[in-house]
Amino acid sequence: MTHGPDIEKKWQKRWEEARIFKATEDSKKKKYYVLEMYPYPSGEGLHMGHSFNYTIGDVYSRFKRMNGYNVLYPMGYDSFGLPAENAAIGAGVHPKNYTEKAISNFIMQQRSLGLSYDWNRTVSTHTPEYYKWNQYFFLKFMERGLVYRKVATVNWCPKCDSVLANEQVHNDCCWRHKNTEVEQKDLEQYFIKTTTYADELLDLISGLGWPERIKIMQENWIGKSHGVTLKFDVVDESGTKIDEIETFTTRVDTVYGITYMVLAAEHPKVKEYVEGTKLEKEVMEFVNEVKKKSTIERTAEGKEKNGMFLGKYFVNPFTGEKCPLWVADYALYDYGTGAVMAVPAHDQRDFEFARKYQLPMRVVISPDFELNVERMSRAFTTDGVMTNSGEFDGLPNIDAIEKMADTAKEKGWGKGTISYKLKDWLISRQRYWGTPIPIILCGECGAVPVPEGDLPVLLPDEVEFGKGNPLLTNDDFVNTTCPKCKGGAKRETDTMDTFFDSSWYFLRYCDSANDKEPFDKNKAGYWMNVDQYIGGAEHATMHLIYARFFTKALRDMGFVHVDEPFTRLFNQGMIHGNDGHVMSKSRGNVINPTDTIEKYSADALRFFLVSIATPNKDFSWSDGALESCYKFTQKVFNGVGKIKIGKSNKKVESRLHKTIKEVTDDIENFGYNYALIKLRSLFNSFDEEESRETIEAFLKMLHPFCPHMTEELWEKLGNEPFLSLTSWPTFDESKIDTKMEMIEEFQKQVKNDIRSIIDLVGKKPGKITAFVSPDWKYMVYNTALANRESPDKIISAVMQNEEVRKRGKEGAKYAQGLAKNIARLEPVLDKADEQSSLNEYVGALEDEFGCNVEVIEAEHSDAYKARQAAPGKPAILVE
RNA sequence: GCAGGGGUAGCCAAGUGGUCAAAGGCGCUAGGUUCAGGGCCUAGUCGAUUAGUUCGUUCGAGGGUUCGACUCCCUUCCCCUGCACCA
Repeated sequence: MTHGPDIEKKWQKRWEEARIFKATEDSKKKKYYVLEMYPYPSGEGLHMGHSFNYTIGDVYSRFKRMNGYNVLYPMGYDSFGLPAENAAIGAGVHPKNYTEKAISNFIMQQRSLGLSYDWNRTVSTHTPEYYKWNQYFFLKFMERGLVYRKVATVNWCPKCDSVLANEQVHNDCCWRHKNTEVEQKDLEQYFIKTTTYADELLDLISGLGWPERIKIMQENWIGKSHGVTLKFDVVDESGTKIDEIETFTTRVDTVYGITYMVLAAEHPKVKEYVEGTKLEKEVMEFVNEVKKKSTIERTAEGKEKNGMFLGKYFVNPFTGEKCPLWVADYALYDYGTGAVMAVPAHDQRDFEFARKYQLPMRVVISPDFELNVERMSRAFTTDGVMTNSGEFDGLPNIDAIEKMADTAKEKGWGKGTISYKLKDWLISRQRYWGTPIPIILCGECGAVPVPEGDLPVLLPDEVEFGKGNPLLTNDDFVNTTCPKCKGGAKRETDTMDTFFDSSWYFLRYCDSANDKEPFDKNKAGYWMNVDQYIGGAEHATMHLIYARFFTKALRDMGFVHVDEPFTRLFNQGMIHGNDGHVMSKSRGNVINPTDTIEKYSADALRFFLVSIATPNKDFSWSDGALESCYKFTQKVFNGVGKIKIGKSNKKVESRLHKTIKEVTDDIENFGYNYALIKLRSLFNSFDEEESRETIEAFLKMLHPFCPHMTEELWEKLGNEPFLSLTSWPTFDESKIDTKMEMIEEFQKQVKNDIRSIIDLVGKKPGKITAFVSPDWKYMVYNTALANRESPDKIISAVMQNEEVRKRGKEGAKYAQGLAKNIARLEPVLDKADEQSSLNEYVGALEDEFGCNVEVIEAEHSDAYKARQAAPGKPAILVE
């Protein structure tokens, strides 16, 4: 009999019919929320990475459930997004059909993996029932002042007459029109003020039970830096003050080295300063040129830096010096103030720029060698001593930072500032397949929020694809009346970034059928936080930052009471193909999970996925290893029925309890591979007869990994379903018999020794004699063990003993040998145990080697061989 | 460039100061199996040596700390991932 998809389907059906994984709030039970990152349901179907992800989560959920937790383990679909829209353009399928077909395909495939989801809580973000609440939250954020509208640049393809996502831009050209250059176009768009929570987002990272590297990535992403904002007077050629400008710097210590300043191309002052001057045309051309370039092109490190003089100057308040003002492509408008005080001697970028345009340099921080401005080949960016810096000369620059910041404050030249790399979240997408932004654009009243009662703003089905933004092609959608003045108005046709959807889906799972509110606060109160979140590292920054932001914003609005959404995060590794490369369609090394399930079984696939390596590490697909997992599952499936139910011997019982103890820990810590090694070994140690308790405990432990076959076997043993609902076995420390294990190990060792001697001799044995070590050697051995820490004392300690002294050289020699290898000494059985376990084993040895076997105490033998006997290592004579 | 992770026997992969010549799997070798054809069981699988022993050499490379390192420190090479001119 083989275990395969038929049996698996049977159990999937029965689980479903009995609704055994339905989660219900129950204040009397401890809850546990296990969540996997929900998938984008692509037409390609489930890939191996998904299967891996869900297997990890399902094992954990089943484990927690069996351990008495009230487990919430839901699944849903991130079903808005670009691929569906591309399919509409390419294959002429409506995104809705494409998506819904893909979802049902996903569900089918996920069911075949045997995942224990509560399917009643499923969400699909493209349904009005879901996205209505996106719109609702958008309005709530607006009320709180967390939304603003601002002009921002987008990628624009003139042929498509449409906005492109970054990944649709290939070599600065449109992905569909390879010869059409992408333009940069300015549009009014919506931003969410994620930066409001920048500090909290940063501060709470330390308390998260997340992988260290993800935490570090988040810290870097938020990129908090302390610095000083300095104010400079802007002057014209003649030195007359015409304006003021601010810059942010983390290196005030270098202000005496400022020789010029650069503004970002987007900085509004650029235009202001050149307007009406002879530089205007040239500078504005340059600015437009810069803006036209894609962000990637502009920001790639190592790119040559370009800039132009603006015809204006500024005065350095520290030195009173007048320096030129430039515009440059390497200045970023959205970091700091969009203006950079340039210190070419001490900043690599400024250095390159200054060399190119022959701008002056001044060394103001000195290393312990002489720096020659003329000969410097790169900026000096490490620490040193202040020089050429007036009153600050001689200070270590580290100390000067604080002093100079204080001076700037006192004199009113600047103030301490904190700057972040984290930017506000641009959520507008000029796309069809997303949540319509609930705004009405009125000529009179401007951007007016749709009244809450009018939600949802439904995404219309009737649109045309391939002609710009599809939403613009539906007049009924676009034309509306202004909620304020009741005059004619147009709907916002931008839709939301799909990260908006995924920022709170875990809350919706808590109460997914609610049509009155996004979720019931009490239900969310019961289930939140997500105790264990599981997914790939690719979402380290975006998704996980947005979801954290959402949680904090919703907390402040009273929707939830938790600060953080995900208490613990587990990152699975990536699966590589047979060829060692990451499994991907373009590599052509993809293995399809559904095929594998059909050929082997879901249980075998699950077993394989989590047994090959620790699940947080990358691993390579291996047909051989999969085969071996399959064989083991079959062996269990067929083997359990053959075991006679009766009594387990003490040995197996001891192993069982030890295994329960260890496997419980292993699963808790995601050491699934260890757990499976131990379960394999436990099963292999089973005899022809075992107790019901032993077999059932084994099945229970295997169950999270191979849920179907264990259910089947459970039933075959005469139990009522469901194994899934039984409780996890507990271990009894008193039944773990380490001596028994030592005996087992000892017997095995003796057998091996006999075998290798026979091999060496190369003849059939006529008689085998085992000599048990004499008493005095045990004594010496234990003395040596007791003196592990000070091996040099062993000999003298041993020689105190009369018995040993009597042996003379032989005793000392033995002790010396032990002292030399002190590190390798292990505790051994005492003589009586050794002897009795050997006697017990004689029968088995005689069977194995087909000859008479005798056990003798070395003391009682004159055989030369007997002198070799040592504790744990009886001398063996083969005749 | 910065940040993080990694380099372990033929392969995949455990192992973070002694119990390690290094779990487990695959592959390979030998033996067994009324076993017909990528089945099952047992054993072996760094080298040398040997009646079960012992010795030598191994965990990218080179140094160091330590009585003792795959494990800690430094240098160096290679691979992967993320960020990418953040002032």
